[in-house]
Amino acid sequence: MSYIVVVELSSTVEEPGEEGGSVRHLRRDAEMNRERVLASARELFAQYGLQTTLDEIAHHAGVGVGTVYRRFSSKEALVEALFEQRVQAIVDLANESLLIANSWEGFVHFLENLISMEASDRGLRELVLSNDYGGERLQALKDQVEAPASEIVERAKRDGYLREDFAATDIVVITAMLGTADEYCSQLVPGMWRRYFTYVLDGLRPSRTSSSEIAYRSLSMEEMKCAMGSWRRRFQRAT
Amino acid sequence: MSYIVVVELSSTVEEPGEEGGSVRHLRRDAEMNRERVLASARELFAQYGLQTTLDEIAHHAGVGVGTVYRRFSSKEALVEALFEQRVQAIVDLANESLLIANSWEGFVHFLENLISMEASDRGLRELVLSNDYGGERLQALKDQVEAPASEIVERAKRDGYLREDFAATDIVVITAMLGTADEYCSQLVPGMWRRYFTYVLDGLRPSRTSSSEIAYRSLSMEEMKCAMGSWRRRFQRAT
DNA sequence: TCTATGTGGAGAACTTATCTCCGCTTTATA
DNA sequence: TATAAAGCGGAGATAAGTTCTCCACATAGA
Repeated sequence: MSYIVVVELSSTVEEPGEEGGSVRHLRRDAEMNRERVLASARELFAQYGLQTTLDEIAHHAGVGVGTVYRRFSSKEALVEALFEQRVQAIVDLANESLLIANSWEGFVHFLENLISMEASDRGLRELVLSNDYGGERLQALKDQVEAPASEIVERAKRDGYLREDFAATDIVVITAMLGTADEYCSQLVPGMWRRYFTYVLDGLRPSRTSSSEIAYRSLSMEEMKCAMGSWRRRFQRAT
Repeated sequence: MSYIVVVELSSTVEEPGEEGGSVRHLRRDAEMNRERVLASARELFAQYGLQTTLDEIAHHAGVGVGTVYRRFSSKEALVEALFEQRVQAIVDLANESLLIANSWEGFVHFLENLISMEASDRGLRELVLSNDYGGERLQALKDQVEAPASEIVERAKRDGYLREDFAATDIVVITAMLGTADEYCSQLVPGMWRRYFTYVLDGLRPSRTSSSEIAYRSLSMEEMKCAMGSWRRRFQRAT
């Protein structure tokens, strides 16, 4: 359901003037604040997306903005530090899916986990689907998904599990679509993307004799109106 | 493919002080400018969404901002004037779809045309999917879609054309999903939503023996990267 | 105790919206 | 053609929001 990535970022400071490799540990209270900032950023970026301000992140972490900027030279730097491991996890997922013997199961494994990651983390979704954020290092990582993803698709098509007209690039769009679906409903029913994932997946088979069992109930009209009310409304107050 | 709604908005000015019904025509040049503003707003809202500024609309229309504000008291008023007829068109579409004898064809007719409208008009999509814009009158109009839409779904389910687990509220989410898909690709290949609509629709049948023929080719990897590059990037310059 | 290290958060600097105001221009009419 | 009423453009007032800096004060740790 949810995924956990242990982020282990350097808590040491490079001494710029001295000869190579010399590092110095942060003071204990400083180190704790740094971790609080990272946890806060992780949580708020995941919930509200990358437009979350560093003021909000600082406040949510219980520290001042200055403390954030002392540890991360800019917002961009914080984003990069935070998401590198998450993007790497996507690369790993693609390669790992290729090892599953049954090609349909491999395809589903990849797609389901990819969407699960992106649905539970709005910041990650924005990072993956756009080129606005993320420097060269993240871009290079993103490019590493292409080859295994193509092979996952070709393999499943070759075996007759996946409809012939499907292309690897469709994965990106389907990911975006289900991200939207989840963003729309998740405040009321977390994980609603699985409902629509079932529909889409049933549409990707060459043929089928029945419907897959659907995950999650549908929203009522009242709930839907509530979802509309909060759709894309700017995030108000992080506790 | 594309749809046309003739917008016929009052080009007269109410004389506030005088006894009821007295109206006065705009000067010819003023009338022309007013229409230019409406056309410009229609075009830019459709292409870039409701966050388009009135400065941009004015510039694109070849008039000053002052001229826009002289005719429409606020941005909200312009949006309301512009979209009332479009929302009414959705209500009409729902009722008209119920008149189609075959309930599956009625369902597809409704969904396809609804998504077509919303895909070709980002502003309309934002208006329909959120409650941020649009006053009471538009809200009341939107509510009129609910009853016929529910009947469209129930009818198709009753006849065994549509899978049992589908609900009327799913229409809203599917609309949002395909809107996203189109937003993602439309700069490169307009109408790409039809490709993903085929996948989704094939997933909504209780069962099927083959795949529907797919509309539109997939994007190449290069095109997809280009799409990522422009995804959600702020609109730059309206010619 | 003492100092290098760290802190908070006001506010500088910048951006981006909406909407107003006023000197000048144009239309319509007598 | 002369005149007044209507209309025009767009600079800029106003407000909100965001990134990032700075410095008087606090604290860990030798």
